[in-house]
Amino acid sequence: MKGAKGKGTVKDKKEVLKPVDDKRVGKRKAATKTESSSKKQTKKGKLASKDPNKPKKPASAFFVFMEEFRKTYKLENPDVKGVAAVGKAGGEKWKSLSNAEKAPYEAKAAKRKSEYEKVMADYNKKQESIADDDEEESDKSKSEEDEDDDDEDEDDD
DNA sequence: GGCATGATTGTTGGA
DNA sequence: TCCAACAATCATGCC
Repeated sequence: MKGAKGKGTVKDKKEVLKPVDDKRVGKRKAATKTESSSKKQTKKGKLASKDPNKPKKPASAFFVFMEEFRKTYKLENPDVKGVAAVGKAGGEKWKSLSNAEKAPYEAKAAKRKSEYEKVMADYNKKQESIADDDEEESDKSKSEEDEDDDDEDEDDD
């Protein structure tokens, strides 16, 4: 459906510009391309509805860098539209950065990671509690779940 | 109007 | 240990 539009154009360009730099990237790319539909569906459709409370993956150092890079890139290139161009430029820039320059982004990523681990631990706890309660008392678990939800909201904040 | 897609790298989780 | 999936972003295009 949507794939028929920019996919062909951009994809063509991308293949010409960058066939496959990394082995993993190429695989990821291929997987994303071929399973993009199911992946997206899983992501937005099933997964989202399945575990809406599941903590999202923490942003890697590269993504932290991209957050800032996008702003800068948009300011310097207001005519450039689309995330693909920004992603490409960001990737190249990221590679050109030295370890020292990447350090602050990695530090931020590490922070997010630790937070993610906490949230995940809590999330796993709740999952076990819910499963356990469900086996014993479904009615009782209901009220407990409600309380847990409240806690989650607070944690999220 | 709404949703999928495009690119990028890194990280995580599962098999 | 390896691989696949997913994380953010948003203009664009199709149905």
